[in-house]
Amino acid sequence: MWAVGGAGDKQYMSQTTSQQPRHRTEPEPTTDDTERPCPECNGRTREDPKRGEIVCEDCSLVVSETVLDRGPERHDRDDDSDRRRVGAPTTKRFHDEGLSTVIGGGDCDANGNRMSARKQRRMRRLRTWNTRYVTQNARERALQFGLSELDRMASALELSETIRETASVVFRRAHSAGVQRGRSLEATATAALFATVRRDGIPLTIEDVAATSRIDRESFERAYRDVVRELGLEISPPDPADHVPGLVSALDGSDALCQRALSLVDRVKATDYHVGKHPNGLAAAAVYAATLIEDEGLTQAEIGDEADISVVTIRTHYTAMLEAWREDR
DNA sequence: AATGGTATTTTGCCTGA
DNA sequence: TCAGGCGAAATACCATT
Repeated sequence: MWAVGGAGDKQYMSQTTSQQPRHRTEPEPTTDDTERPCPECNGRTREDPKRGEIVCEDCSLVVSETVLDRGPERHDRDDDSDRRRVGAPTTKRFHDEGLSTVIGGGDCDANGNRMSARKQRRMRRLRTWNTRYVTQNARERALQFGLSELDRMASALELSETIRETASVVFRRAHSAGVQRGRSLEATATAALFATVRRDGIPLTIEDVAATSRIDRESFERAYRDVVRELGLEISPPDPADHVPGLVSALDGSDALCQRALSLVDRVKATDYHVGKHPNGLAAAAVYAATLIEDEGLTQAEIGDEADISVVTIRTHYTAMLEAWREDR
């Protein structure tokens, strides 16, 4: 499958990029800008270090407002007294912001002397292991980040420990299958969580989960589809019955009411009436039909409010429930 | 006040270019 | 990826009990 080849690609990529030079050997002199003549009067320009501007000496035109030297500071100084800020500029392009150690290539030592064959072999081995360590670390960090994100969302949604465990496994599998390539880890983590939630029949909607995630809905749904497809998860469509117990308890309904509503949902499901309908709406309709049968006196509006469903929806569905009930007797 | 009926609008999903 | 078609749901309004 392409995902496996993809994972190989990634490793290859990391190896090649890490061999690119991470810092400039020759810092660009910052005096370049100051020696450019003024575009207005062609006069001499001068750098004002206090204000961080380049101004024209003749007409005082501010030629450039930002003088940012991103090169290593030490090269600009005559003395080497202050080395605190020496280092390559950081970048977000690499997982470690470009701060990891890279063992350079070549057969010479730091002084430019040729190394012995024995030493060259040792250096090659070191390079290999260093690369392995760095890439391995990157994977681990990504995983850790995703897992902590997963945990945060699970807490916000008050999900059980078992769900979190399962979601973590799903996330790890998705991650190693390469599903996350090209998208954010949050998306994969959210997708893994939602897939687990769905599979266990927990009545949470995409909105519920998306609300706790930092990512937008579109990439969430995309990631979700890919996770399900890549991992071959078998996810049954949302079941109205899953929504019933929570709804009944939120309305302070009796056990009998809950049982009645569940059996109504069951009957209706047998006729495929529920296909393509809001599971929540059907659950609400079932509860309403159940109150009529059990005489519990809940109104359409009460149930609708609690289920986040309009009364019209309840009306359109509950007759089907009652019919199923009549046939049952 | 709760419910039922209905016309209209909104919304979400699917499909084909 | 986008427009457009389509069914479902919401919204609005009125009638009935």
